[in-house]
Amino acid sequence: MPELPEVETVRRGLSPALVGARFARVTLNRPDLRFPFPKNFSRRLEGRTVLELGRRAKYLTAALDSGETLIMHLGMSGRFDVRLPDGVTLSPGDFYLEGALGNAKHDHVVMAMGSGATITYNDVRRFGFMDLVPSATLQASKHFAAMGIEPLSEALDGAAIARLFRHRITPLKAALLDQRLIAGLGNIYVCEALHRAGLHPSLPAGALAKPDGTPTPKAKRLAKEIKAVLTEAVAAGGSTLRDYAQPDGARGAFQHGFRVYDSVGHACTAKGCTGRIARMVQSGRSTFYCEVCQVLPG
DNA sequence: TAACTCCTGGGC
DNA sequence: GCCCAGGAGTTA
Repeated sequence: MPELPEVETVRRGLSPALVGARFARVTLNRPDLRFPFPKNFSRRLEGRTVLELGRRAKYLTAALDSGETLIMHLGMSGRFDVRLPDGVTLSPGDFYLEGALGNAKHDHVVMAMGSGATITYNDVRRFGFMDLVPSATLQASKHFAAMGIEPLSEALDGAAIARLFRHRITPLKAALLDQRLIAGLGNIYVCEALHRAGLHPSLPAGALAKPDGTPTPKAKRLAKEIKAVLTEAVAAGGSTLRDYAQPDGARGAFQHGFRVYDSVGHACTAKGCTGRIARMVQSGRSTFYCEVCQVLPG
């Protein structure tokens, strides 16, 4: 699950090969990923030039000169490889290498660009998907219409958290994972942000709003820590998990910045805290937190 | 809110 | 063989 920082890293890595380039030949090695490819997918791409490569939450958007936008979601294990004409292979934002890196079995889409570069989409678990929608109505498309605010934008602050979470009794962690409220966070960065903010993952989300709807100090703190952890992770090129030591310099480094994720038993790094990192399960997913400095009030 | 679903593979 | 995995939709 590439989260926002990983997708942003992929966007930056893919841009040089994609923006301004023309799709010469698009080959699909199977009829679907998570969903079937759009009708006439290859034909609608071939001959088209990419005007710009953007990102919304965990989605990549490639605006084409045909008036359509190619939407790409990496799911849990999607990745791109770029092979340049001189034979050099790059892995823009290589965040999830598994054992299958370079295993052509999972090369599902091969895009030969007019420049001579080849962009390959590889996705072991096939939870990713691609779609083509009219650029003019991109924001109204089914993927984006109900999507929440962008966490690195000015839209996210304590007041926004109070407004979005008010009256909600759902656990804070679940609220932060709800892409209809804030879009782009996933399991790792939610755990990290909650730890940094000193908030228990099970705290009812509505506790961050005062009765009059204004933000509590903790709401402001949480907004600040979400931005901080995402900004640091983007700067580090995202996180690379299950790294099988490939000869490739394009991997992220923020996994070294984790304070709680996948760190059960480690000493808490919060200032003055003597706790250890624990794991609990919330709606079927692992939550990592410090039992000492992330306490439930009362 | 929780369980279950899609899918493959690593680790124990 | 079982549990786990950075996502997210659907269903009870």
